[in-house]
Amino acid sequence: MDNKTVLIVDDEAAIRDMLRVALEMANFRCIEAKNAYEAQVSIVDDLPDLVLLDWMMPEVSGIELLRRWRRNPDTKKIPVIMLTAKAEEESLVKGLDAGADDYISKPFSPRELVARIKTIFRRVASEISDSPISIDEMIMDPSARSVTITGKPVSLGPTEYRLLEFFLMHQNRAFTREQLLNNVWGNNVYIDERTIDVHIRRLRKALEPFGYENYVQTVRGFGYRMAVPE
Amino acid sequence: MDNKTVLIVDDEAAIRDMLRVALEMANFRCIEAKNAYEAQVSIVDDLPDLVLLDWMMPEVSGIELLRRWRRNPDTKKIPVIMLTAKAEEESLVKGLDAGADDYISKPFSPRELVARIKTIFRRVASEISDSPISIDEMIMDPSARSVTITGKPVSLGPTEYRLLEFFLMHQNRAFTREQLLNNVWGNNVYIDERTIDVHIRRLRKALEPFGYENYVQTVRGFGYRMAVPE
DNA sequence: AGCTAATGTGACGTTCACGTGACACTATCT
DNA sequence: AGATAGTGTCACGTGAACGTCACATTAGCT
Repeated sequence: MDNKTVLIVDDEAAIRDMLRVALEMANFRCIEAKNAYEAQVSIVDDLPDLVLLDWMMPEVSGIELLRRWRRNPDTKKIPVIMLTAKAEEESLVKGLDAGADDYISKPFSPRELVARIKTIFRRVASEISDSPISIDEMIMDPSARSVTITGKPVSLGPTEYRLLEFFLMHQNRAFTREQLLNNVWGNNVYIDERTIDVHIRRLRKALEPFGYENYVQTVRGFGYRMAVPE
Repeated sequence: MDNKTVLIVDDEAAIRDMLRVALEMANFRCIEAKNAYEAQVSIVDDLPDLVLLDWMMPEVSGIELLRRWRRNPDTKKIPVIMLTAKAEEESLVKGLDAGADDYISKPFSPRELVARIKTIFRRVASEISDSPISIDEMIMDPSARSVTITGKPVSLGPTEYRLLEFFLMHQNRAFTREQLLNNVWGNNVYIDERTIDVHIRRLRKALEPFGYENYVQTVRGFGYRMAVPE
């Protein structure tokens, strides 16, 4: 990955080292910060392209840092991946709501880490450039507002289109119904969350004839996710 | 210079102001963008006739933007003039390689700037605007302001003609009514967006007798698109 | 296996976006 | 000046899209 800088924020040197090795293998440039203060300095001075942020830190917690960054226009758009221990799963929700783009739980697989980082970079790039997004044989071309599979057009209503667009921009990440409501419908919406199920159904139905059957997955007790192979 | 729109991309407000003054003196219409994001939005929404692009910008650099534009058919042909500081002369080569049409170094002479812009417009005008566009059996000859299908002339009002011309220049791209208003009618227009529907209707009606029935497509909840087979 | 909560699914009434023709007003031409 | 073509707005009709509900099905538990 050319020219991308990743800021690693974690108080344990061992973890930082592991992350740095994995990232440098994948050709990312790394900066490290061992506490909130260093992180704050680095994010304004170095403007990294992405931040790996440990959740549990002494003094100032990760979520506090994250909130602060999201409030500042200069750092608002920098993607943040949270590092959490298995046991902290409940704080995940808070983290995602605070604006984290993804999370990795420790212990992590280096390969997975790099894959997720790349996904996020792809997403960020495509948010700006509205270049076509493709998975397998499906191509979504935002500028044409069209979706095709093996060249054949997929018929989607406006809502299904936006839903699919959102899923494609955040592949392999699960969303609660509330999050979907906020991001696909718009923030001031008063509809029944179960309505989402129906639109999920309609989206699945539209993709089904093309053999895209297990892409929109339900995450029981949580929400939905768009899974894409490897 | 009548009707030409110039997009100014620079993060410094002072520079933008100077450029705007110079350009408006010469009767260009100006749009401004203070970062890569705004520039990207503007170039797809407003489709300016020319871009003045600052080289040194935080986040996404000018060269990155330029490369992206050159890859997209819709923006590929929009001429770009780079703004560079004296000290950055070496990056000139890269910029010209990436597809910049010209460059101006800061501090610039307003007179020189306008002169170069006019030169580029003259060149582009002779290169592009007169060459006939054809899809299937339809031929639009801009220099003659005529459209024929299998040799037979198509009767179009001025507005329908401009609408068709715009669609032909951006095939397979969907536009909102607002975008059509900005690009076909002109930017300072106060008419009802639904009026566009009527003109779409008139355009369709004019093409229909020739068997061109599904070319002007409606994109529900969004706008319209001119689709051309493969 | 049986139970329960969560999700899948088809149907239905309503709303809303778009298509379409008519009409009045304006600009342009003879 | 009168005629004609072009344009913007409106009113009405139609079909698509949406949200909700009722009921079927499934997953995950004990």
